[in-house]
Amino acid sequence: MLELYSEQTKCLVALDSIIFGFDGSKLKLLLVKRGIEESKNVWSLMGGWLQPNEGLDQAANRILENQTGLQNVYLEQVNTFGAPDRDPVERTVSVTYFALINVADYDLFNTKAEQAKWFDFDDLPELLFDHEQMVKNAIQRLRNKAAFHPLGFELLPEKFTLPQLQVLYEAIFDMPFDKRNFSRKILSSGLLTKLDEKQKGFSKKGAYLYKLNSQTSEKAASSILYFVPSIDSLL
Amino acid sequence: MLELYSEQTKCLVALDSIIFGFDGSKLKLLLVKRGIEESKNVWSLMGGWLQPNEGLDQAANRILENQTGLQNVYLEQVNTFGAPDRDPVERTVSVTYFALINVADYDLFNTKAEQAKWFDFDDLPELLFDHEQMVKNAIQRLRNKAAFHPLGFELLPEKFTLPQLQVLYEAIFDMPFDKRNFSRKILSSGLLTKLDEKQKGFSKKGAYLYKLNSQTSEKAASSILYFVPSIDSLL
DNA sequence: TCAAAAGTGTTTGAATTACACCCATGT
DNA sequence: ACATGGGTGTAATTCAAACACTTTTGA
Repeated sequence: MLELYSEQTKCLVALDSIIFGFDGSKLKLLLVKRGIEESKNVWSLMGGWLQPNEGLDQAANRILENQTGLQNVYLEQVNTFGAPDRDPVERTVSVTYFALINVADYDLFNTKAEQAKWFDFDDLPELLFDHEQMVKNAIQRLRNKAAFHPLGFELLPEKFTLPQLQVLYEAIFDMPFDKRNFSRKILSSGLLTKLDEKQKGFSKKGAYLYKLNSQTSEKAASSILYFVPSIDSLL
Repeated sequence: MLELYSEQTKCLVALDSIIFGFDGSKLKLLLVKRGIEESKNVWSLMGGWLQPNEGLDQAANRILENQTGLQNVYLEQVNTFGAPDRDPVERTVSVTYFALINVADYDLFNTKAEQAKWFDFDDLPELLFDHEQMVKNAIQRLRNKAAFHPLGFELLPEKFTLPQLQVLYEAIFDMPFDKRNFSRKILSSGLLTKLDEKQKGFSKKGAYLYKLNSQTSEKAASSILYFVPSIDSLL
């Protein structure tokens, strides 16, 4: 009955990250072309292998930092794929993470990834292996999380305007919101501080800038927002 | 940059299931003692190793069926643990699943597990490795899922009464509900059919039996309930 | 007849939605 | 002066929460 450790087969363990970004108007996904895929017209998620002395979260962070140079990125485990033939080269179990980064923070020319590109989330190319399913699971998780936690701020600069935030939420949930109701709901959470400063250059009037109340973004992600656009969007 | 497959270290991949049950009044958790732990006063989740030609869901199902004899159990992947030293014997990555079974369906004397026991969910013994954290994640997932999907029915017999269902939901969310509001909300979902039959033996008056509308339990789990007891309980 | 659980409606407050006009400013 | 986007309030509705009495029947 007891299956001994020594007799068990072992697998490669990969980590793949679904990296969401926001460019001010649309939700984006960062994809790369790696060694094998370079020639083909197939893109893949940013990923790498689990190393002997690191945990999963740690590995996902390392891979992201190695390939983008970014530290302290919001990363959350989504789920794990392990169909026997998902990777034709060798049996691989892949743990996925979703990441949120501010597109402006990440200079693509700095990347150490072979080839990296931001794609519009609603216009993605063909993806490697089961990466499309990984993306589907991740967007669903992002929506669920964003409905109850102030996650979206990870995708914006430190100071942002309410219209920017609204556009972001509209991109995440792929639905329009009423700006009066939106601002009331967001402001009533008490999470934001209005600054004495207006955004310049975009609109003539200029919109007030806000910042997250003095809490690290990590804490923010575990505090409560409760912005539920509609139950259906959470599936 | 490209890390070749052949150079990568491999890990054992385990599957561990957090098996919830319901005995009519309390939420239960099924735990086992396996080889190594038998002597010690430590219990563990039901688990096993991933085999070469099976996927993760498939493996979790196989292990559950092997050890309990139950088929078609509701199983859902929760998340994956991989701290380097989580298993002192050998590096192991463990994918967790939560399972819902009707306690009455599972005869403990039939078990092929070395030693298996239902524990009250709110009075668990010391658990192996990181299994306590696995359980915490699973109960949170169960609550989230049960708030939006008619999951709880998996834990009840085919025919059940509203009071039974309410006790179950109270056990899952660990909070009391008002029976008038509860029955209105549940019935307004349209998921239940009232039968012309009353439960006998428990109460003097007898409560009407209900069943899930003709849909397999799998389909039921993906339909929508929207029973949100309170946002806080979803964290 | 009494005890124990089942069943059932109404009222109140809170939250969500829908909706339209004026403001500030750069050109 | 005008066009563009920013900002704000109210009324109507829906939903959730609180709350108590009557019914049935086995003992």
